[in-house]
Amino acid sequence: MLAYARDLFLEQGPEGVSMRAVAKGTGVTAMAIYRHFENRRALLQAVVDEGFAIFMRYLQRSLAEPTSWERLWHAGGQYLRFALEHPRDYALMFMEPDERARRKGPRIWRDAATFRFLVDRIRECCDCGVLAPSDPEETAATVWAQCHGLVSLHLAGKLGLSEREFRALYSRSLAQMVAGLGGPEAPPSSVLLKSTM
Amino acid sequence: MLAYARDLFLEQGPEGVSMRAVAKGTGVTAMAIYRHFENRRALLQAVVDEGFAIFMRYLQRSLAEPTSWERLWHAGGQYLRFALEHPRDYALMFMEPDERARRKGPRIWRDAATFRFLVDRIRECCDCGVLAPSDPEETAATVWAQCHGLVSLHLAGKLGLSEREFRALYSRSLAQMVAGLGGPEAPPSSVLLKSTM
DNA sequence: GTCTATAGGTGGATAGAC
DNA sequence: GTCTATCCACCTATAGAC
Repeated sequence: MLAYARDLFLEQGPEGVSMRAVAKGTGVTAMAIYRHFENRRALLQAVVDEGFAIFMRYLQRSLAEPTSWERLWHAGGQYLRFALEHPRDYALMFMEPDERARRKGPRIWRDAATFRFLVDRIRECCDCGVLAPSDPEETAATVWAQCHGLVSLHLAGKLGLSEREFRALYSRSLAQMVAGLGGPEAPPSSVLLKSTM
Repeated sequence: MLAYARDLFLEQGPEGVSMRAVAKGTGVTAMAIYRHFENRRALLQAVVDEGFAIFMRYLQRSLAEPTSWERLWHAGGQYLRFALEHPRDYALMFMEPDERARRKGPRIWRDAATFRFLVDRIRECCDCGVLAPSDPEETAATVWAQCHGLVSLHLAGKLGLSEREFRALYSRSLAQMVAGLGGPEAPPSSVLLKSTM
């Protein structure tokens, strides 16, 4: 059921995931689904949870990089890559106002594994002097906002750029931002301009 | 009709704007609405158009500022102000994937009056040396993305911050960004830290 | 311009039998 | 666990009277 719900979601977006459609695709009636998921929202939540698992795997590949700075930069690239390769997941995960935040309190996002990952990358950059000392959580929020702002405007079609143009903007824009965060040991421009995005 | 549709929207969001609800509230039948709006989408588009008009008025107040730099900074503050005072409008205007972009081509957003306003503010800052020379459209996109990223994550409850905390983050974050864009004549920190946000 | 009447379609959800 | 039957709310559309 969940697998088919995800197929539907990837093809048609959240609206495509209706109880009736999932029922038809899995050969049962719509009511049968309610034995496994409390309601449609719970079903969609299960779909989005898989998205987060995939996202986390993207981020973790950055740990293979040799320096703290390259790990941070690579993570930025992986963020973009996930968004472009899983735009439907991205939209549902980050662009939808979620009610969970209101039910489970304001900490769920800052406690999320994916956000902690970014905080850790920032922190280790501050520790070794490649970024100026700062509150890692605040800096992480700033960096996340920049990535998310670019990506979400692009995915919503509001920048009017081709994927190629957008990748260039994303790369330059992020480089500009971290330049503003730079510490005594500014990140090497060779890495910044490496077009791995 | 449009006025009541807007009331409904502001109270309950886009889902609250149903033909039946608007009909009941205006004392007519649902069918009557189709005389004035082709369908529900057109009605919602009219609602969102009013949002853009309001937004433009917010931005234009920045023109009263004396210097190009202060006009840009003030516009950033007005962006935040609009978002916090009209969160429903903001969400529908900027956080929703819109189909108009796909129908009307990739230029509609870059040609929009509100985006041109930002480009003009950037351009005059570059002209008088308070920002480093750059492609004003690209820099505008970068700045917009930062503002939008922060605002949309906050409105979606993903930062877990109170409004007070968020205003502080927004202000610092934006100051940091423009510091990275700084030209020979860097913006005075006194203006940057002025907590008009 | 608006009404009534009527239709066909989508969707979520409940109750109760098996 | 799954079924049928049933109800609800919604959007869209047509036709014709006032």
